[in-house]
Order: sequence, then structure tokens, then C-alpha cells
Amino acid sequence: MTDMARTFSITTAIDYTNGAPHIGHAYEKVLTDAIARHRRLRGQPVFFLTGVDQHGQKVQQSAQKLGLEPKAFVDGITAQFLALWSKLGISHDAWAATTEPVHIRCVQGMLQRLWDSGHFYKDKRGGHYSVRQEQFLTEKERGPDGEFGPEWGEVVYIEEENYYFKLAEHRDWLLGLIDSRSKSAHPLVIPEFRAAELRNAVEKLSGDLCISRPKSRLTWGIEMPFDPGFVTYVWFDALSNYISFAGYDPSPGADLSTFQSLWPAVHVIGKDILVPPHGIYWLAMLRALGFADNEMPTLLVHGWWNIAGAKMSKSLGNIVDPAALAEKYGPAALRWYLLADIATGRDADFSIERLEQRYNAELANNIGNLLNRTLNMTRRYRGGTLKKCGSPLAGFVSEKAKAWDAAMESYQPHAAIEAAMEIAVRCNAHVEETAPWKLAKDEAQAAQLDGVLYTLSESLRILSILLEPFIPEQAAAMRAQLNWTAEPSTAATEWGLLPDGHQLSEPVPLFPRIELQP
RNA sequence: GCCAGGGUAGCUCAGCGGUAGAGCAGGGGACUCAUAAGCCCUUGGUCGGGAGUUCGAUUCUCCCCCCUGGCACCA
Repeated sequence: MTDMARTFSITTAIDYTNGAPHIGHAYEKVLTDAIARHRRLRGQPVFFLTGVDQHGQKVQQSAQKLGLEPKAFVDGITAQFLALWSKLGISHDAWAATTEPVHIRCVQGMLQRLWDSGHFYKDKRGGHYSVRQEQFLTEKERGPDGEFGPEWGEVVYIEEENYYFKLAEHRDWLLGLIDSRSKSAHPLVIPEFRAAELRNAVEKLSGDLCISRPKSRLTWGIEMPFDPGFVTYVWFDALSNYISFAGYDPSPGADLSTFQSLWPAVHVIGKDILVPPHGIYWLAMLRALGFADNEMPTLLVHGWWNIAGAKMSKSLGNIVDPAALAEKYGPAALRWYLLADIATGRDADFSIERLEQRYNAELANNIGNLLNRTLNMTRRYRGGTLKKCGSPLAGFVSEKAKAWDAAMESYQPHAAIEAAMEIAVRCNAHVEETAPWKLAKDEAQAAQLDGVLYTLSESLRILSILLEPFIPEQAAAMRAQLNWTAEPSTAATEWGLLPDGHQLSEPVPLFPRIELQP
């Protein structure tokens, strides 16, 4: 059973500020937003954290190419992300930008603490280095002929000193953690098959993790507190955002009560960053800091949107721009599509046609039109005033509201949307079955007509709550037209809250149809 | 090479031992409160291929093929 008084903490991966946001970034945030909004409807306190990863070599290089300071460069990209989240109605409670002083202090404190407690060591290792690209090359970068390709320019073998995190010594503990939490009430990894994938990778784990770069190569990062000649590289910087922005203080003996009320979190991440960063590095880092097994987060791993069956990539030139889609179709159409057309954890194919179809069929034709016809009939036949009566649909609607709640609790928005849609479909059928326009012509059937109008209005009121996590703005607009001003909540999905004599407002088409290109 | 997910109607998917289902799209019809929406009816599939277990397989087992991901290896 969920502890409703306890804060529900949920985070997304933070996005790298080396390029504009694409549809995958948007999906992750919309998914997390829907989950967060559902918990708020339940009355549970929520801490929803998202943000941007602003440091690192690629940013440094991109800025250099444009003749900009790294900070100016990342500020520009960060603004694009923030503008998109605002447009899409992402309701995060906190914003993690890794150039923030609070983050830098926390990361340095963590590094110092782990250095002091012997989790790091300094070592000199050699490798093939591309002078042009300013990076070490891995074996993967070799071509079929065993040589590094011309795109790398001159490649030299050099040795470099760096700091390493003793990762390998956490291997057995991690295997045990995966095993003990798999199939438990609080799984470490969702969906379950991803846990198997993680376990597989952990079993083969060998070697430690390089966590630094000498300043001769990289200056755009957080300085190692015990060696000003180095900055920390990627992992301790980016992954730490989940706790640094939740108030974690790594100082020995610090008061962690606030942090502990916000931890552990559910991390919503893409399948590409489960192994190794979140599933291995992050968990080992937390353990090294002294986090207990029951303080390890849950990793909710979502799939990818492919484009016509192909992976989305810059080289294929098939990047889908969420800002342009939100501009053209509206945030609601985009959010609805992203939540309805993919099962959490799986991949799906992105299709504008399906976005248009789902919007027209479900939002415009089914829900929007139901609202419109209900308000119109009530106004025409009863001056907009409802008479409270019993309803043959009360049980059905309650059942669907329960299914919606269960689906959201298990992070399945597409299933929750389906449950909500069934209410609209059932109501539309109810209109046809009862034919209010015929009842209205017969004084003897007045009670039946009142019953139908109340059933439809009350169903719509409940439906507006069920839609809140997905399309909050339109859900609120529905309530406004129903003249129902109470705060939406799961508790208010109870049947029969519209009082006798309730006056509905004016009907205004809520979801104008998208005119499809012939 | 190893592990995992997927391959079911034009599209998106559900089913997972008893002679194939939903939504959308397509076709037909009745209605009129409504955003030319909604409702009813309907066309449509040798359930990736092959073998096996079974009275019976989309559903279980084995082999193979294709797509996706992870890990490893070669170079």
C-alpha cells in the first residue's frame, strides 16, 4: 500500500545542453508530468525534478565553434528546454541545472567525502587520442581494417593520469540488490525485463570508473576539490543532480531530514541510459556515500519513439521537433498522442497521421463533442439547469475511474487513457439509446430526460478529473464549461457530486477538429 | 557469440491451449442534441517460417528468419 502522506519524488533524466530538444526529450517529461499530476490528484505531496546537464566536452567544443563562452552557450540551449516545458505544461517543482552553485557545492562535497574515505584512487593509463577531436578513442572507433578512420585526424598514443572510482568492488552487492528487489513490491527496475538486462551487464562488470579529466583537456566542469588540476567528468556531475537538488548535504553529520523526506525517488529514464550509468554507476555511487539498500531509487525505463521504423538521429535527418508540433497542433494534441500511443517501457513509431487521427477521433469527436452536445441539450431543454437523479451509468463510471487509478499507479498512462475513453464512448452510446430529443417532445418523459442530462454531465465532470494528468488545461476548461469549480482530486471522482439545480455554463468547442490534408 | 523485447486485419495493438479480437481507417444504414460529430451494421488475417507435444496451438517445446536494445568479442 502506498504511504499517501509521504512525498512522492519523481525525476527525469537531465538533458544535455548540446542541442535543441527533440521528441524523445519531450516524451520523457510528459510521461513524468502525467505521473506526477496523478499523484497530486490523490492528494499526495509530490516532488518532481527535471533539468539540464550543462557541463562537459561537447558543450565546450560547441561553444568554442560558435566563439561563445560555455556558460553563454548552455544558457541559450537551456532557455529552449525551459520554453518547451512551459509550453507543454510540465509541472516540475524544481529545476536542476548543473551549473548552479548549490549543485557544484554538493558534488564537490561528495567527491571530497569519497576521496577521504578511500573510494577513489589516482592512476596513469594510456590510450589512443585524437588530437583533432580532443578525445580518447575506444576500440569501437576502429574501422574494419583495424585503423582509426580519417575523421579522427592524427591519432597518437598518450598516457594520462586520472582519478578512478572503485566501481568493481560494488559488483556483488549490486547483483544482490537486483535479485532481492526484482519481483518485490518495490522493484528496482521497471519493466522487469530491463532488470534482467541490467543483471547481465553487472555480471560482466570489470574495471573501475574514470571520473576526472585534466584541465589541459577539459575546463568546463566541476573542479575536483582535492586536486585543482582536474575537473570531474560526467557521472559525479550529472547523476548527482537527483540528490543535490533535493537538498542532499554530503558533509559528515549533516541534517538530512529534509532530503530524506524527498528520497528515494523514481527515476524516469530512457532505455539507453539504464546500463551502465543509472543501473550501475549511480547505484554504486549512492552506496559508496552510505545510502542503505532501501534508499536506492526505482528506475522506470521507457522506450523510444522511432521514425518510420528507424531510429531518430541527426545523421538520418529525421529529428522530430516537439516545439514545432506543439505550435502547430497545440500542447494537448501532442501530450495526448505521446501518452496514448506508446506502452511505457516499449518502443513506438512516431506518426503525425496517428497524432491527427487520435486527436480528431478521441478528443474532438468523442470527448469534445460529447461535452458540447450535453451542454447544448441541457441548455435547450432545461435552460442549463440539472436535476439530480440516479443513473444507470454510475457503477460503470466508478469502475473505469478505478481502472484509471490503477493504471496510473503502475505508470501506464496509455491504459489509463483507455479507461477514460471508455466513459466517453459509453456516454455517447447512452445519448443514442435514450434519444433526449425525443424525450423532450413528451412531457410525460420529463424525468427520464432529467436523468439522461444528469448522467452525462456527471460523467463529464468525473471524466474531466481523469483527463487532468494528460491534458490539464483542457480538463480545467471542461470543468469551467460544466461550471464545476472545485479543485480536481481522485476523491472527487465519486459519483453524484453535481448538486440538484446545478447550472451549467455555455458550450464552447473544446477541441477544434484538425482539418486533415487530403 | 550471449541475453532480452517485438514480429496477430491497411495502421496501432490486445489475446497467450479449445475452430481469431478491439480502436482507427474503408464500405453500408438509420437518426439529428452536437465540432458533417455520435450511433448501428459491415469488408478485412493461412496470428514471421518450419518441425514437435496434444484430441486440439496464435497460445507450450525446439530450430530458423526479420526488427530493436544490452553485454561481450574480433579487428
